[in-house]
Amino acid sequence: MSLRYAILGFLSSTPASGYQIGREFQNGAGSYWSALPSQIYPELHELEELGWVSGQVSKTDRLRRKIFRLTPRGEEELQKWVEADNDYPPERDSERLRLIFLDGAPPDVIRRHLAGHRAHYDKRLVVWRGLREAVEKRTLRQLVRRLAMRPPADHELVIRLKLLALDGNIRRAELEIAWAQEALEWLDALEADRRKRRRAQ
Amino acid sequence: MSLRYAILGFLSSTPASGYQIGREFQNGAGSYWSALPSQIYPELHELEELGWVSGQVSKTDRLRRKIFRLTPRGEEELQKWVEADNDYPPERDSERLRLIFLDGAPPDVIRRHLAGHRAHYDKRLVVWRGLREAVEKRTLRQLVRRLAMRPPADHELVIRLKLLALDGNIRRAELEIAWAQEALEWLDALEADRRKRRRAQ
DNA sequence: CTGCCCATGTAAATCGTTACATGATTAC
DNA sequence: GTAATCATGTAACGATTTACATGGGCAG
Repeated sequence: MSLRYAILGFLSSTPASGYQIGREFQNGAGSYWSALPSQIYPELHELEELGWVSGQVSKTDRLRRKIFRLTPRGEEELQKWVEADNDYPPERDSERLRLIFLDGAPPDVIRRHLAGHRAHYDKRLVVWRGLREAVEKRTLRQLVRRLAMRPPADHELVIRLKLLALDGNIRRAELEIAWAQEALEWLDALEADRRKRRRAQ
Repeated sequence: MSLRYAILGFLSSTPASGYQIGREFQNGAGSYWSALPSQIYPELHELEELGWVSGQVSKTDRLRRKIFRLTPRGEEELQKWVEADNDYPPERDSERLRLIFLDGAPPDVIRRHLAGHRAHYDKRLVVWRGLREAVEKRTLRQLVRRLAMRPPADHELVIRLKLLALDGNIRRAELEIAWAQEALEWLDALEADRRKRRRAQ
């Protein structure tokens, strides 16, 4: 169900076409939910049938884009969902799974995995930090649009919550990087020790 | 595809029935992958058809349990998967999604969400810490069985990798708790400040 | 006029959850 | 005997990914 509300959330800052939503929901982009166009277009149609969004093909535009916007009903439903208790997803971590079963593999393979882990979160970190800066400088498009449709008294909270969420993700990424780094160092020490012992025999 | 290998991994420490696998894969249990019996039983049958596991109904047992064990082929396939590069899943975080759209909600609702976040990871933390202790004391069943089928020279690595994975999860949980805690304190300060300003007017 | 990005979709397959069914064993 | 737990499944639904299809606009 979250995709539905991720779309509503996006549209609560600005009207947009399915294509624009698709770009934002591409993995690596700034949003907290990812989905492919093949999932987004049908969902938009369902939302339209529900009357939670309304779409109209722009006439001024040569590109036959269909721009969707939240209806009052959609806004209500979004708010209801947002305030509801969260269901945390079950644990599913394929990298951890690999790691604990790598106990029969050569150290270089373990090293490759840890380095890959670090590299993955290095990339994520760059994205999150970039977004954080864009929020602080008020250059993030989504944020600017959201602020524009709200009373100035709310601006601080809007920004603070965005920063809070981003900081959480930044700290997660930093943690994973530090963890992998320490693990790599431990692995190096372990191997040095083993080489020493082999020589000592 | 990961479920398949999570099952193979489990069976690489000890033969087991679908029911036993089901208990371990219950969320909250110690494994890094969760799944329900309705997914596990069919997967075991597919694995049997592939010849990666072989199951036989125990005759000494009054309960008609079917015990599965890895075949050599299954061991090979597991090792291949374990060593392969990991595909990290796309970002999907419904709690973050809620948080950034909570900017129109009353502070108490935000507080409830942050407290819920902390509570969730408090629970996870207890589980991970418990498992860590059980690994250190060598009382964890899965671990004992895995060690039993390996040369003593490998024991340290087996244990270290388990601890490494658990420490990662413990640190994740601690991070989420600290993050939520700090956010709650910030929220308290914000509200105190607002009350003060309102009085000052 | 060719290749790239914009733009919108459908169909099939895979993965995961929810709901339902059934029977045997064990503890009270 | 009856409730809880053991044990194994099937069917339907929902969510996600992969593959495929189509056509317009724009830059070189």
